[in-house]
Amino acid sequence: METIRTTEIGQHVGQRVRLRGWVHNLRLLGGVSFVVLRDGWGTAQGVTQDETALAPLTDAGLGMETVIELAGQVVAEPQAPGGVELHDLSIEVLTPVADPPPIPINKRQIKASLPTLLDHAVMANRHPARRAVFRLAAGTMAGFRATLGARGFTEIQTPKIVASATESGSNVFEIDYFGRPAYLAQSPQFYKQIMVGVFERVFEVGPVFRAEPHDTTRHVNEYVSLDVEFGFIEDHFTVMTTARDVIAGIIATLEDSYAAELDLLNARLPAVPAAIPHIHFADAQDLILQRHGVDVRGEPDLSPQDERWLAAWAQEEHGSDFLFVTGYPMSKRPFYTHPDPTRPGYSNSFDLLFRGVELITGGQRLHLYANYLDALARADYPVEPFETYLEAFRFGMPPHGGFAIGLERLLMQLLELPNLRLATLFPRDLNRVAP
RNA sequence: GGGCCCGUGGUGUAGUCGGCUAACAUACUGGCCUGUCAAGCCAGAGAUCGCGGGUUCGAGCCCCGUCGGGCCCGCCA
Repeated sequence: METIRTTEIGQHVGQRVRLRGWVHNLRLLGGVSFVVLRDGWGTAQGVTQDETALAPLTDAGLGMETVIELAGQVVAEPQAPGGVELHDLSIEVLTPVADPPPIPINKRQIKASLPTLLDHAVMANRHPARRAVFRLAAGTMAGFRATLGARGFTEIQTPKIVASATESGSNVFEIDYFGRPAYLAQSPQFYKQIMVGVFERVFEVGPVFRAEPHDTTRHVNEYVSLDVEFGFIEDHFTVMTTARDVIAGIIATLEDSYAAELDLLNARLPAVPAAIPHIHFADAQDLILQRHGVDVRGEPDLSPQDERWLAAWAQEEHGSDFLFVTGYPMSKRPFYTHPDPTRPGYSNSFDLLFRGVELITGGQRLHLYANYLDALARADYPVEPFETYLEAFRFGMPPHGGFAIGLERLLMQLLELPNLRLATLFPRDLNRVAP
């Protein structure tokens, strides 16, 4: 007898097969009984009019989430969900479960507050709708890798334990590294730039750690960063073109291979324009004054409200869920940011807004050693902690740039979730380090 | 770090100008039920209303404190 997945059952009509999984639901109607089995991919239904077939469950007082092997004859039956079901059942209990789960996971929707859901994420993540979110996370990473791989990018893994709190200093987690201080990497930025000197084009999928005490629906303290960096660019617009293609590649991957999950979650996939509209930071501020009468000119950054306004404008003016904002002021960007050679004070950097939330930050980096020395001096940083980083520039780096996508941000916006934590398997935030 | 708000059975809620034996849904237990698919119907068990103190004849409800949590802003992906 062949052991199959629930999602394959339609291909086995007429055969006797075995499924393995969890008791997702049990409906005893008197003369007829249904057992819904959930495996790692989906659910399938077994039917019996012989109550002794369910005896291994019912006699032992077992309930939901009991792990079983369910064998039966695959029958096409219009009344069955999906049109196919198992008859002539035999059940073997692999792992008995008698206690009810802390939150029901066999209802269409989970009825639990966010804290309860996160407290029981171990169980909540078994729910088909929750699980679909994380299957889409896998699809996003797969699409990211496929798109970049096809363009000659090499995947790298850079260290997450680093020696110096380099980029901005305050927002890193310090750890005890055999008696010396070390830090959890807040970004693979320096290493991915260094690796441009090795592979020319690199990308990384990995965790980053931010010790910021922010407490919002769109921040956590550990998240997955989809990082890209590559050489021989013209300027940040070259980087933006690649960023656009990567987003389009991810969306296409989801559309092609994750239809069931998208459907289950009622996802509204965005159209990715051939060229995503872009607006300069200074023009964006003018636009906000013009459209909303709020003068944010002189502010060094856009507020969340500003970003929502700009997103609304991009939607009206260009019919786009995406908008690049370019040329952020140098003062708000890290020291390695390449300045705009034609516009002092502004940078060759960009953010990508997706449905009103920052999804990507990127830009052109400095590539000349001398410029790095100047930039560090201007930022009042000592050179010593940066010496390994600077070695790359002393010995020749091409004009280069890159960007980073927040994986959970992408999912949150894609699925229109009200909280980033709902796109995170086991979120780490200001007051949660478990489960 | 600043501001606003919320803690009631396992879970989600109602009850909050003080007067209940704390209500409803779901989950759970038992019974009925031959096509369920958020199964249905009947019955049952399950909460000293986050914790501590105070006001009062009387506190889930008012006051103070404390703990836990949520949202917005700052900051960022």
